[in-house]
Amino acid sequence: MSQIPKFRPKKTEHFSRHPAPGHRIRGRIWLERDGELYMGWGRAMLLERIDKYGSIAAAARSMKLGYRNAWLWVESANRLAPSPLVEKTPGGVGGGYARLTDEGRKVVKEYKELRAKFEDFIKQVA
Amino acid sequence: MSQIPKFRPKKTEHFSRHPAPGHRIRGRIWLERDGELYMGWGRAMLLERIDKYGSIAAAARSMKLGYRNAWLWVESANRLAPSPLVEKTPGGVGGGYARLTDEGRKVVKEYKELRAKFEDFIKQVA
DNA sequence: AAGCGTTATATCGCTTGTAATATAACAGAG
DNA sequence: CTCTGTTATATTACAAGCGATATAACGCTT
Repeated sequence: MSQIPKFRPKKTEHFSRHPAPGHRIRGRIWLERDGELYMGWGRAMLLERIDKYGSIAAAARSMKLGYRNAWLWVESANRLAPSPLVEKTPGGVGGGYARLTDEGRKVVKEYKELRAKFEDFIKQVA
Repeated sequence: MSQIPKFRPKKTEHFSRHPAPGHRIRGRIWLERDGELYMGWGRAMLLERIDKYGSIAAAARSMKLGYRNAWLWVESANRLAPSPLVEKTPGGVGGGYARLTDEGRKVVKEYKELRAKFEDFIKQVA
């Protein structure tokens, strides 16, 4: 029936101590405040892009996220944070803008470092 | 008004630790096969209880899980596994029974070990 | 054959999250 | 005062997941 050869993960030549487990370890990690989601992968991405593009709308478009959700995420993160992560200004030149604050940059950096450690952990236990 | 206790959305289990700055690190970890959930916290619990009680129905009741979901989880895990994790038998004495196989025990053990390592990781990084 | 409590299966409805849509508010520039 | 594109907000609709419910199939015991 099938002419397409099935994909076969390359095995280490000399020692494959265990028979292939056949499953993959996956996980998520995030920060909470007051029991609510504070910073995760999506929010970190969004904040980075707000920093890059200077607006919530442009950032949302660039990652194919609806503006509504983007705005809600920013609201939520700002509300939970000790000081706002994003400063928003409606109206004016270009219709308005949004800026990532120093606190915002700090939290994003912290999350990305945590995430990197987590990825290392996954690789290590795999 | 109603004496019926208000419905409480099931809290996704996870664990956390207190870092310095007022936020918690939280995370989840699970196993996938063919891109589908294979073994996570809920399924591991369920399989342990199937082992303990000898039936899917009793196991589900003991953890306040609907029988429907319990049965679906077992089906899914069995389908993904190289060999069944749970053997089910309808009818007969007591209406029927279910048994955790050696493969099932092995996967549950593996997941719980992974989970323990993950908990250590969270503690260490917090 | 009847009874039992399980496994097995279908269906309905609620809740939740989110996508989609629409509209108002805004303030600076021309 | 209008134009612009953003921020801000409400509303509707749809899809996934799960609870609740109902019923059939099963096979051993009596």
